[in-house]
Amino acid sequence: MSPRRAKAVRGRVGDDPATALREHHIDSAERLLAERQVSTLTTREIARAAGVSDGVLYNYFTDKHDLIVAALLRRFSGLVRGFTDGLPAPGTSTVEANLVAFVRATHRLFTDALPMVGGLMSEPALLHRLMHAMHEHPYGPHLLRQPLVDYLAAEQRLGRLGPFDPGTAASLLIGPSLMLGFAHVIPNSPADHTAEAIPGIVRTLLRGLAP
Amino acid sequence: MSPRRAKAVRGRVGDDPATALREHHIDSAERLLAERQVSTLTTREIARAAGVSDGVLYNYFTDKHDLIVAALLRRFSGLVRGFTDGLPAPGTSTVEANLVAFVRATHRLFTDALPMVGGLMSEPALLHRLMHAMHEHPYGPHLLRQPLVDYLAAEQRLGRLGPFDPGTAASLLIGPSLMLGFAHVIPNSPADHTAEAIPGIVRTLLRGLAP
Amino acid sequence: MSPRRAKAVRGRVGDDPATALREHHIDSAERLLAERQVSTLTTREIARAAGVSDGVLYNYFTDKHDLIVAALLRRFSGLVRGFTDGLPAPGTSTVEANLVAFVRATHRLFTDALPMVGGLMSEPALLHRLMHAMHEHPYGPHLLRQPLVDYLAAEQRLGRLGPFDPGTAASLLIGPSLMLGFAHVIPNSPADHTAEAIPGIVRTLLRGLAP
Amino acid sequence: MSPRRAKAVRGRVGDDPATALREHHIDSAERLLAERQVSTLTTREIARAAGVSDGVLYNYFTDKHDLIVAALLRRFSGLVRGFTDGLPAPGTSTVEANLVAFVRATHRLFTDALPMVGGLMSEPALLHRLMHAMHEHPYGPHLLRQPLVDYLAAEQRLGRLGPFDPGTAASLLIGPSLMLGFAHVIPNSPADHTAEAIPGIVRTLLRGLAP
DNA sequence: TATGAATGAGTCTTCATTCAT
DNA sequence: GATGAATGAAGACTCATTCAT
Repeated sequence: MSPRRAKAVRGRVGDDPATALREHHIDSAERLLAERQVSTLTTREIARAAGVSDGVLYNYFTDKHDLIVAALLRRFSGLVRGFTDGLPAPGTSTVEANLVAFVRATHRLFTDALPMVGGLMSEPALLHRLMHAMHEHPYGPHLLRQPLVDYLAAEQRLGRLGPFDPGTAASLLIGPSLMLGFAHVIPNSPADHTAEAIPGIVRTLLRGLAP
Repeated sequence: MSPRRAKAVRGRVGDDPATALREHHIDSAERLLAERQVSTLTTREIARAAGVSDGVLYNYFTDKHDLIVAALLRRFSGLVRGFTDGLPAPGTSTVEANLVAFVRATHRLFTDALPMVGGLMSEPALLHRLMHAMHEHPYGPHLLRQPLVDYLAAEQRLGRLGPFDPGTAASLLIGPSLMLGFAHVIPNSPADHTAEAIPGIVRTLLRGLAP
Repeated sequence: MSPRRAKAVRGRVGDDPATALREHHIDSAERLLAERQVSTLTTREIARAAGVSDGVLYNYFTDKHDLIVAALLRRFSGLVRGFTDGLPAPGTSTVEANLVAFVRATHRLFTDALPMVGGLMSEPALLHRLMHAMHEHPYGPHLLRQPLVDYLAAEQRLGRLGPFDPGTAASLLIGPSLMLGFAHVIPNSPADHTAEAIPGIVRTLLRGLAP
Repeated sequence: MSPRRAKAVRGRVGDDPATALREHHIDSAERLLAERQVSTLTTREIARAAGVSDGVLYNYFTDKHDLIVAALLRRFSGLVRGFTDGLPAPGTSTVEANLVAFVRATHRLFTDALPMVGGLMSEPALLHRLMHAMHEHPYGPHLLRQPLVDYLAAEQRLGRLGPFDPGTAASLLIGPSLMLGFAHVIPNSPADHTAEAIPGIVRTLLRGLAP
């Protein structure tokens, strides 16, 4: 007689039940994270959202932070996947249009991720554990930067861009995205523009500031 | 006739004691804010840091947020003053060196301010009161952006820069500063460079990416 | 499968545990209310009386007032039931004896309820919530007055009482009960008589003061 | 060089300063009591209202309750004086009109005093000390009852009232006043009438309920 | 004597975590 | 394994009272 399966995942098949419940918990927490600040989530809410009772959490995670870190990693991974998917390929369309697409995608990513990251800053212990976990996973922030660097280098090889350092140019494209993303989180932030400013930013960068 | 002097400000002169105590509290809180996240500060810690007992805070501030807002304003004011002081004037030196100076100053400001601002994201009520207070003080975020916009426009008039939109160019200079500033708060952030990258960024922006 | 039984209600049967716990809390609070002023009860005392630790209250009630209101309602309901049960019927015995019974019952009710009601005066917020809750329950104060008014009208129809206004006469019978009840709460109150004065009061009212 | 007089009573003459300040404190507290619940007064508020600083209270009163008791006594005394002043004399006007005047005065007194008394119920310690103090002063509640008893007896001697017991009749007149007074404090109280009911009450009592 | 800053016990409330069933 | 009741350590805030000046 195997022990009764957790109510919330009864019916799933193919996984061993322990793993299934762990995943189910992470799913629920991730869903909550999409709309709520990390620091406002209580273990009780997470349990309710997962459809299980208060204590189960501690059967699959050492503590609350353990679960939150897992959920954050999953959410980051989802956001990065969404980011990577629509990126343009070198040689297609025009460079300007492609860079606008890159910056838009970056901006969208930041807009989605900043609330989470912001919430993390007030929880140093959690942040530390998250960073530790990130090192053991392929979720580094280079996932965000590398595609742009690669794209820029490819276009250079195609002769569609000049001989600058791709990493430096990436900073010039990512930085404003971050700044614009901030405007969604901090009212009155230094960015008085919104995403509409992106095409102008790209064009200005392409031409340069020199006379 | 006088009550006993506040232990913590004994020795101060020139202020009336009530003001001195208020200031002393703000000082202590500001000092804590330089190294700690807003949301991790407890009234007890603030009291300990000020060298007084738990309840005193409420003799000078209506509540915890009132004190925190005062401390944040003071800290912002100090940071902005430090930022504004060293900015170069149009027509002096070279444009490139001046822009590097601008970006460095911005980067320093972000590095110092981000920990504070980050913590605020998880405290909407506090953030709201801070913004309200900022409107009554001359601490808007344009203090950061406007000097750069003005500088760029002035150099354009001097013929030392091309005919771009100054606001857009400001975003291209401030954005990377913000991104680099993030690297100090979030380890493994998308900025794998540090402040050393600034000269390259400025040079690349001046020349543009186009072939 | 079940969680551990609540220590305080172990042995009870028939209820689901959550309800049992809620009831147990209300019971304890009601018991405290019989001997203590509302406003002198602390959450800690209530918890101690219920045999649980400080925070449990908030698992079953949204806040302290929520529990107090529930306890007050239960106590009122008990008192009113005790009041209504022994009231005499029109046409039985003598009118004088019946009115004495009415006044005695009213006096007893006031004696029991006044300590509670008195304490409520200093807690407007609690009082407001109580009144709100009372509207959803059948515990209005007319429960006290209406039976007397009905009785008087019935005796008038039977010709055993004269042609006065029943509501006015009810005031003349309830008022002294209230006053006597006060004597139990406020020592040295304007009532230097006790319940023994009731028969005289009724007789005097029946005959009237006129020569 | 005599010590400097308290700011708030400087200019008063004729009293020794200590007594003057004590009286001044009591005055201020009494004024606050006219509009506020006892339990909501803080020593700080009382000091502010008296125009002196927080600590002085303890130079003239052993503690907060000592001051409050003094203020309550003074307020009671004022209310009773106002009550006694306008009472009608036996033999004047009609008995009915005079009794209505008595009941109105009583009702007014209760309406003014009940908020205070209500507030006291939640402070048993204070109430106890007040009662103790009342015994040493001529402020007993008989001040309220005795004039009515005397009036009734005098009218009996004049043949304008029948041969009832004056004390009992007093209860029948005071009781409804108290009940009506309650209606001002407890919403939905058993009194659905207001002061307008008084003439009817007096008339009904004069005639009696018997057929 | 007057001042008012300082004290600290006490209040309500929240919530991660444990553990008997 | 699952349950959810119990725990108790915080946290923000209040306020009567003390006491150095």
